[in-house]
Amino acid sequence: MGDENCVRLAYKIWLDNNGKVFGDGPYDLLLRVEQIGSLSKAAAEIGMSYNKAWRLIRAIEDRLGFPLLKCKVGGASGGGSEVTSQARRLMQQYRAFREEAENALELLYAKHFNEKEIKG
Amino acid sequence: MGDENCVRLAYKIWLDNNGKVFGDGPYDLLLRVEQIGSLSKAAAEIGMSYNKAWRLIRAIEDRLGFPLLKCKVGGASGGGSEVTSQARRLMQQYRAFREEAENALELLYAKHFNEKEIKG
DNA sequence: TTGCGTTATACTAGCAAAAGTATAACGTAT
DNA sequence: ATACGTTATACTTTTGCTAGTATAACGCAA
Repeated sequence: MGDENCVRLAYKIWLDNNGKVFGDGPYDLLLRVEQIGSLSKAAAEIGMSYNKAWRLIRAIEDRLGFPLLKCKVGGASGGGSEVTSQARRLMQQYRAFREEAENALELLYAKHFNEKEIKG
Repeated sequence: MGDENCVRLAYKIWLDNNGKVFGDGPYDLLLRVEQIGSLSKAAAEIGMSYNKAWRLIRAIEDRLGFPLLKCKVGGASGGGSEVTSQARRLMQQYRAFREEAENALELLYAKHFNEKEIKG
């Protein structure tokens, strides 16, 4: 049972191509990879297993058709991953779109539901 | 693997209160109940089992805090359901909001992704 | 009193998605 | 040669959701 009058707007927005291509989760993960230079560390930061993070990135790359990460295996540091320029471009576009979409939706929600009361 | 360059916008929008409260599915179902006067027939129309439809309505009513349907059991016709005035009000608000939201999102998507190419 | 169509609800089963476990490969430094 | 931290990937397990099945209650009509 829900709290009496706490109804609120909820939404999920993503890019899709026969499956989820890009959304808030991948955006956040890539942002961290960009800063740290390691997918496993980025995943650990947000409490995600490396395995899950890797599967996520791979699935997206398959659907997107271009690589998100340029990965190195072995070496002094063990290896690492850096975000490709294509991925950085996508991230920028997505962030801008996402922000404006959120603003627009909240505005419309207020217009239709808050100015008039939801309960009849 | 996804088709090369068929990436498109996808989204789900709903009202929420510790679980989904209202969205496109319930809206469509209630619309049919309004016309036919029977939940079981309305469900059958869209290939949904009565059981599923009933659970859907009940869950929403729990979270929403007011009844969507006024139901009669037994009688010559077996019974029937009619949509409450509160539910009708909600349906109207949701439909108007939903339409404007869709327009706004498509517009923003075009602005950020179609005018510039998605592939780097 | 039997039958019918509807609402009302519990219980069960199956299935798909999510996530964990295990393991290999790699390359530098010591 | 060994160790270490990372990427790479298969396999297994679990879990949460979905949906079907069954059954009862109800009230009118024949």
